[in-house]
Amino acid sequence: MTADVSPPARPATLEDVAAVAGVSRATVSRVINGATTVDPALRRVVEEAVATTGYVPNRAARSLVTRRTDSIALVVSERERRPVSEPFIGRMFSDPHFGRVVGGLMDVLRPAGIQMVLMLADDEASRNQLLSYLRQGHVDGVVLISSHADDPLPGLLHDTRLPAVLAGRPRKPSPLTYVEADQRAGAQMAADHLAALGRRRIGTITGPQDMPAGQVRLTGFLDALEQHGIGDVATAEGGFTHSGGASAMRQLLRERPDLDAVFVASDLMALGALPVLLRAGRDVPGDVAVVGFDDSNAAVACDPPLTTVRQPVEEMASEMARLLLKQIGRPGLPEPSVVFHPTLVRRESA
Amino acid sequence: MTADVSPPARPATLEDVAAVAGVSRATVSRVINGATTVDPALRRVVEEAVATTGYVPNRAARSLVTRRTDSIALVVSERERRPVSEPFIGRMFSDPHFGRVVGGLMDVLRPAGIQMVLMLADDEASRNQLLSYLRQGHVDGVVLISSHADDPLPGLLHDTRLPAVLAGRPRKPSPLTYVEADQRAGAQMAADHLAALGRRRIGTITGPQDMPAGQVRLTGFLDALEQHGIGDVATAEGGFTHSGGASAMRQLLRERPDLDAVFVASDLMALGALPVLLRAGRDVPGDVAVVGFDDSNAAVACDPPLTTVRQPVEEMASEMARLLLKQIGRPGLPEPSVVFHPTLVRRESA
DNA sequence: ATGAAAGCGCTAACAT
DNA sequence: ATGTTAGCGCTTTCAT
Repeated sequence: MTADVSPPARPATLEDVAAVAGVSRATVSRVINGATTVDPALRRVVEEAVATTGYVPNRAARSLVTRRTDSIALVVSERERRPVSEPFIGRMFSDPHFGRVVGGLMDVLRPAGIQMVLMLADDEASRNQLLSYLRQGHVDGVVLISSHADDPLPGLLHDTRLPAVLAGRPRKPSPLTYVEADQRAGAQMAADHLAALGRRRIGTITGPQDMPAGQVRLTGFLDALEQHGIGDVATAEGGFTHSGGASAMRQLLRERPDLDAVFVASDLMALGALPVLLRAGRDVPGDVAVVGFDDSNAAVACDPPLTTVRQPVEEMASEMARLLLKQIGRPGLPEPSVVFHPTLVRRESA
Repeated sequence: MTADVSPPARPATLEDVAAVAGVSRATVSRVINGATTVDPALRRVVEEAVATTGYVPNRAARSLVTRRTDSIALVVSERERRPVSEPFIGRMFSDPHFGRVVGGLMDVLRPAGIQMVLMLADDEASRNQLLSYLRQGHVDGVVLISSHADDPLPGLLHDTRLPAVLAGRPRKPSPLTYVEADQRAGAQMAADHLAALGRRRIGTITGPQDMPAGQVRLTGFLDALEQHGIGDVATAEGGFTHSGGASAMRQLLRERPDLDAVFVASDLMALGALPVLLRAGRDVPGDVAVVGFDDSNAAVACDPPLTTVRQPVEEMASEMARLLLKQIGRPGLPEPSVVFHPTLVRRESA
């Protein structure tokens, strides 16, 4: 494809291009950066020189002077892993949800030529390391995915004055822009649907109660059920994991064998709960109706396919990226947060 | 925590630290970089100055002169998504396997102070963009996770002369270092186990046959079975996805209703297959024995818990990071590849 | 519209 | 052991 007449031991620099094109470095720089004040003829010459030299700008040099990096950090903030013995788990990373977020971000970052640096904050030390990294301006902005409600990071992040967007509204009100789905409304949809189905002996498998999504989906569900006159709801915590969903389901079945419906606060947990139900001889949705949350692809793969509350995760992530880019474009002007509305996707499980 | 007597409009530079410490820039630089040729007394003075100024090195400036970036790229290479209409899916990203790899890499990269830049190559254009990015030396090395056998990236990567480590042996022999689990041996373990159980009417759900892992797990399994005198094996492709596993299972059941064992080439697919089996009235392992592959946490969450071929994914990823760091340390000397040996983890499904 | 020149913050000879 | 100095490759005034 490319003629390799002379193996370029040293990558071409602006200087090289300028020499080939017979212009000054400044002119080449202008062409590279799309300045309008360049003679069309010269521009063509420069462009050719760029092509023949195979020139690609050196980011470090550029960044040094522009103080921009064309990269953002994707910060995953997790609660400290309890036993040090335990190998790295990264609940977040192994959750398919994470992949959807990455995908949604990439969709807008890539066309913009912005790189994504993956960073993890899971204890005091890593948080400090992260902050000093951010403060030094190694990235232009940050997207924060936080897994726990009392995460100090949003506050600390705000102090850095760096453009930032949060996935989900932080518990402590914060001036930072966030993007979230209306969790409460979603939980309410699940409750309304179950009630409309005539189910009354209802249980729910919740997420961790130290996570906002875990809390709100539970309270939203209970409140909505109460409005339907249903009060005695069995709950079990499933930790937003697959196996947690399974054991929570077992617990629920033990406590309320007469259950006729269960709202599972994430599809991943529902994936764990469903087989438990089936193995316990319950027909779904005949005996027990099941509603999930997320509309992940697990929902379609389930047998029976899961009725679930859909969060447009990819679109939300893309929106985060867009908001971040905007903020980077005009610093100091925080973008308003945006709330997405979930929808109920009816499949076969309820 | 930190006294903000004077809001540092401009981050501290080496120069500032030097001024405070009353030494030259060079000395500060030496302290920062841990040179041994610094008077202990001066070192202390400098360290204090660093603390009071809140100095953090500017990577762009450093990188400009050292030509190192202290970052590596994690390149995810996927086959082009067929329909343009389809929203970004990123099979790789939503596969929990990906998260385990990220975790394993982080475990060694983070202590080393190396950042991880996430990059995606899923078509010609993005591949070119990626390559020019790499060629310009924006990262010190790359870890490549490739999802398809005929990926041109290993070759292209080698041309860049950049230190690189592949996840899995590439189909075309390549001088690049790779880390993999012995897929064939793993498949053989599954076959031996099933045969030892006395199962004879065997089926297998395979990964995509354009992926090395998909191919080798199939051929390894068939070959091993043949050695046990079992030849007529029903196969169905499950695409390494959850839902693919479910439909492949349905297909298998249709073709071979008398099946008494199935080897599923990934736990994720087994997760999809299991409920199909149960719903079809088969007891596992009573009627049908099931063996998975990976030993992901899905395997434990399954009901019944999955007997599966364990790949130490996290450790393998950590090893990749270590090998990459070594190569970056002494360029030109490729590290030997390493092959991990899988083990059979017996649980209840077979 | 184009060029000359000054630096961005750092490291690495080199000199002392 | 420490300081001096010359760049790394780029953008950006400021002249022209």
